[in-house]
Amino acid sequence: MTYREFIKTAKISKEKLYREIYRANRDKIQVKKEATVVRNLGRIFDAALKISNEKGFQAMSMRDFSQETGLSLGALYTYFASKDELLEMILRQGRELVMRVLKTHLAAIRDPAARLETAIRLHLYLTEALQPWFYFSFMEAKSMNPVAKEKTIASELATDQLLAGILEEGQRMGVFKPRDTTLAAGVIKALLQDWYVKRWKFARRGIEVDRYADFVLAYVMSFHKANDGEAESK
Amino acid sequence: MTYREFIKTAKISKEKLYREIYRANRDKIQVKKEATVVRNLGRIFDAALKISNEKGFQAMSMRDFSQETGLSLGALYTYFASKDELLEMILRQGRELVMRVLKTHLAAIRDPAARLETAIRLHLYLTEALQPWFYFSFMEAKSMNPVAKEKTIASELATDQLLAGILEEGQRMGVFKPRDTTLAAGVIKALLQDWYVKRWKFARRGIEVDRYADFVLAYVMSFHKANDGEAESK
DNA sequence: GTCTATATACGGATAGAC
DNA sequence: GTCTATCCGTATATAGAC
Repeated sequence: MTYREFIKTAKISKEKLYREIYRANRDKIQVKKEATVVRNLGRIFDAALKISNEKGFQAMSMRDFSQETGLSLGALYTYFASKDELLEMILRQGRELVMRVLKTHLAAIRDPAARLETAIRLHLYLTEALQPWFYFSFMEAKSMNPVAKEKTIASELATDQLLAGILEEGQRMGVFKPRDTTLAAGVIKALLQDWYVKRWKFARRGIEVDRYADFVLAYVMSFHKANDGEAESK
Repeated sequence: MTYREFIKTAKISKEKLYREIYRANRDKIQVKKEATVVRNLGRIFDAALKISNEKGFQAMSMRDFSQETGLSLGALYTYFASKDELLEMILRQGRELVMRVLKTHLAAIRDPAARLETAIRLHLYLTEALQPWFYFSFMEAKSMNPVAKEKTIASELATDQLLAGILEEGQRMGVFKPRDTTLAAGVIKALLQDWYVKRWKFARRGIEVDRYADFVLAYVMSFHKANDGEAESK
């Protein structure tokens, strides 16, 4: 799988996404014309992620936000009841999309090495496609209310456990060497996170997501794969 | 080297540190009795890092801050002219300490494998000792003014280059396998950062810094070391 | 649906008493 | 040196016109 192929198959259509959000939040959104909601939700999410990723969600004033979206303060408050509710809408939207894509793509694969490769590529491609959201979720975790924070932490630990599970299975089957799976899963997670947290660094150096994915895979496999081919860890 | 040994030799004494800060900022600090300044700077730095690491520097109100330090608003403003100046004092203090320790310890070592090991251990031990500062510097980068941000980015890139330099030297000497040094340095950096960014995760799992250091070293060496001992990558 | 105008609270920072 | 009281700007959120 390459990034291009991923994008084609995953079909992360923004419009479909906003339509779903609208339907899930009919009660909270006062505006009733679906076409209007979909258009404005797009502006709202884009602006919130843009400004927040520059200076932080809570440093983003509603006046900044109003200007960036092109909507007045009054109009904005017909889409959410408070800044905190906006935060939760953004977080939930991303979380659910990520869960869905990960589950769909991993379900069919049984071979541990292939599962590990798919999990790593998938995560990198997903964060590439949704970089602003992942960065946002990562950076804003500490200013979240307890419930939102809990969910973000749970999602972090779930990724670790998914990876650790694949490693354990591989060790049982003898395709991976015996290694501490908890620490090893943490290492992989750190490398995956680096891709969206340090995007500016990779961009500056002209490194594309496929090249990074190949490198991380070689690195990880050289540590785990039972010796049937040093040649592969290029 | 272990963490205990590092702590003994590095002698990062808080009191000495605050005394230095006072001397470097005589012009900005209105209070003149050195003993008073040293005591209060201690409270100020501890409180600022504590609150900021819980909810962010700019979410920390001066009233929160006053309560945590036990000093009144008026008193606080005799130690710095503005919240932004406080931010810069904190950043500078840490930066200079880190630079000094890194240079001192690495200067004498020539062998690339030993240099790599020392750089990795040193960085981990340093971030362990100064975890609140590193976390602060990492998380607040985006809300810094342009000058402070520039310095933080430069320091990030300097670490990458230090590591890349060691890897290149090792490859020239034939002790490391040929690998992309820029990407590999980035990987190591990501693993070092994970230690202080995700402290809560490691603490929850009862993983100590020495164990993490051993693991990272094994991981990194298994990728780089020319084949004279698969046995070492335990 | 969207706007402008405004209520109300809280932010950083300073003046001046002790 | 440190305090309390206060200035003044800006924050979120809402009311009510169009």
